[in-house]
Amino acid sequence: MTFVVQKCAKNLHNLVGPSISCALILDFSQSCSRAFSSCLSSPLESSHVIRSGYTHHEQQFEDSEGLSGLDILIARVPIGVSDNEVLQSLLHDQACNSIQLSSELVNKLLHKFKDDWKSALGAFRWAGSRSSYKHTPEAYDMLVDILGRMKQMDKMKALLEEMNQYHLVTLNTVAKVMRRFAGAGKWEDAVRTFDELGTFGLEKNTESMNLLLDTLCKENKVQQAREIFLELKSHISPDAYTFNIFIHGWCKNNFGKVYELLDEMQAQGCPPNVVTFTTILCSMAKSEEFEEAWHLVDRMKLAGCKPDTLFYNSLIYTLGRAGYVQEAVHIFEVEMPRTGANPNTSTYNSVIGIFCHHGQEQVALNVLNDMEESGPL
DNA sequence: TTGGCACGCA
Repeated sequence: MTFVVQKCAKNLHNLVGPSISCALILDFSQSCSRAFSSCLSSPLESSHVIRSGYTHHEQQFEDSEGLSGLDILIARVPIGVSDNEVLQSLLHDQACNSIQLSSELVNKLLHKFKDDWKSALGAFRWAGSRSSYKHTPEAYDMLVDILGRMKQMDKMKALLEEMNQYHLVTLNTVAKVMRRFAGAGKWEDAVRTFDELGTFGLEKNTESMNLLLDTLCKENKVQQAREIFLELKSHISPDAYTFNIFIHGWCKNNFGKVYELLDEMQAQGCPPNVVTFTTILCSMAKSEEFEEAWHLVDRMKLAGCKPDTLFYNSLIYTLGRAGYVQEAVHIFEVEMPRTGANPNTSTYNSVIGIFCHHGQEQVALNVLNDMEESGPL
C-alpha cells in the first residue's frame, strides 16, 4: 500500500504541482488506507502506517494489551549495552516480568530490534527464560536473520545449532543462513551449510539445491554456482527454476552466457518459459540494449510462450525507455486485454510514468482516474 | 525454491 501511495504521490506531484497534489495525495492515500485496512496486521506494514501519520489504523488493528506490553518492553531495554546486560536488566524488571507474553508480542519485539542484534538477542533470551513461554520456530528464524544481517556469524551459527537440538531447523532457516553467509562474503560457508543439510534432518534435493544456487548467483558468484551445479547434477536433477536462476545470474554480467544457456535449456528438455524471457527482457531494458530486446520478444513469440502480466510490465517499461510511447500504450490498451493479462499496480505506474516523462500530464491523470475506478486495488 | 516494486538516505 505504501508503495502505491508514494508512487502516486510522486506522479501527482509531477502532474499538478506541490500544493494541489498534497490534498489529492492525502485523499487518495486515505482511500488506500481504508481499502487495505484489513491487511494491516503485520508489524512492518503497521509501522509504515504510523510513519504516514495514520495512527488510528494502527490502534484499530493492534491488540491493545499487546501494544502496551510491547511499549513497556521496548522502553525497558537499555541502550548501548551487551545482549547479556539486556537480559539481566529485563530479568530484574518487575514491570516486564508481569507482562503476558505471546508469540505475536515477541515477533513485534524482534521486528522492532531488527537493526540492533544485542537488544534482539537479550530480549529473546529473556522471553525464552520465562517459565510459561516457549519460543516459536518463527521467532528463532527471525533472530537468525537479525544476527546474520548484523554479521554476527558465530552467534548465528550457535543459534542454528541450538535450533537443531530442538529440531526446529527448516529449509526456511537454512535459506536465511545461506543468504546471510553469502551476503557477508562467506559463500564457502553457504556451500558448507548446504553440505550439512543432512545433519538438520533436511534433504539435498532440487529445491534445496536451487536455494543454494540462487543465493550464490544473487551474490554475483555465478561461476562458483555453475561449478557446484556441475558437481551436483549427477545426483540432483535441475528444473526450470534451476536454469532461470542461472539466467538471472548471467543477465547481470554476461549476455553471451545467457544465449548459451537458452540453447542448453532447449537441449536439456527444459525450454525457456515466460519467467526466462521476462528476466532477460528486464535486464536488456536496464542496459538499453533495445535491438536485442525486440529480437528476444520475437523469439518468445516464435517459441509460443504465453506472455503474462509481469512480462507485459517489463515490455511496457522497455518500450517507454526506448521512446516508443504509442507502442507501449498499445500493449496496455489492446494486447493485455486481448490476452487476458490483468494490469497490476506496476503496470499502471509504468504507463503513468511514460506519459509524465513525455509531458502528457492530462493523459497520465486520466490513467490515474482509471486506476482509482477500476484499477488493481 | 525462478521474473518484483518505490522511496529516501548515506
